[in-house]
Amino acid sequence: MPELAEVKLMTEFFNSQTKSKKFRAVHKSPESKVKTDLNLTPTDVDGFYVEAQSRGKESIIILKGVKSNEQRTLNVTYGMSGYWKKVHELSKLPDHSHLMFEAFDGSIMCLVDVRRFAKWKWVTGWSENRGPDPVFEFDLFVENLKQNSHKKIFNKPICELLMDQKYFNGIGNYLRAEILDRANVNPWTPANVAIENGKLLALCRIVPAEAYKIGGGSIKDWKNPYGEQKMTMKEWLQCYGKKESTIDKTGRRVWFDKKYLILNEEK
DNA sequence: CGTCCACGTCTAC
DNA sequence: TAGACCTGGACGG
Repeated sequence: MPELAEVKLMTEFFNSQTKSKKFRAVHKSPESKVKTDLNLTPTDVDGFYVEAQSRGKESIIILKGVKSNEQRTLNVTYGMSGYWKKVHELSKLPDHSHLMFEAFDGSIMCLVDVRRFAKWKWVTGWSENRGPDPVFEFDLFVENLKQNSHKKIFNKPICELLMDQKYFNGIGNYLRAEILDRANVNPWTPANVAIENGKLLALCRIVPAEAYKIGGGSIKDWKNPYGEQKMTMKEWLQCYGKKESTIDKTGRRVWFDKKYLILNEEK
């Protein structure tokens, strides 16, 4: 579920709920199969502070010892259904909470994830197999494409490459549909040709930024920290779930305008 | 009841 | 390029 906009919103929500708060431990649910050793938090007796950042569909949470200089970084991805929720006590732990940050005041930040596709691990930096953030690192994002566009993988249709997190970190199924639709680009145009279209690249920044602005998609049970949404995601979407669709080579459904139907049949 | 579908990766023939 | 990993909501009989 969460794409660039939702991951960004979630890290902001995480920070708003944890700023200046002291944490004592991190736990996982018994059902979770993630093997990461969560005892490796800073060892301060006074606990640690936390701060989240996002880059595309990936987030990191930095844990800093309250008095020491100890620091550790946890990388968190959200799969299809992960989101953060804060509760005031253990007895209020939501169903499907799988990663829990326990504060000294008894409150808990929970990674709620019905499908359990979310993952976490200790890291020293952002994943190397993911590119720059198209919204918050736009120039690096463009540079990364230009430097790699000679590669064979750029012969693939743009609709397939748009889902490749090495080049389009944060773009998922609804964003690719909206970007291609607004760019007026045939989804089966070879990627190296399509990215010559400056409009397409500009939309890789504009479209997720808009999704962010309206408060992101409908994550079940997750409330946008910016309060009442002026527009729902359903109203905002122009293509995804509304126009034509077919299954792409990776098994995902691609949404596109009917004017590309014929060309799609020929491929 | 059953079958299909979902805003995402992973790894194994 | 299948499947595997998961739960639950929508919808059909």
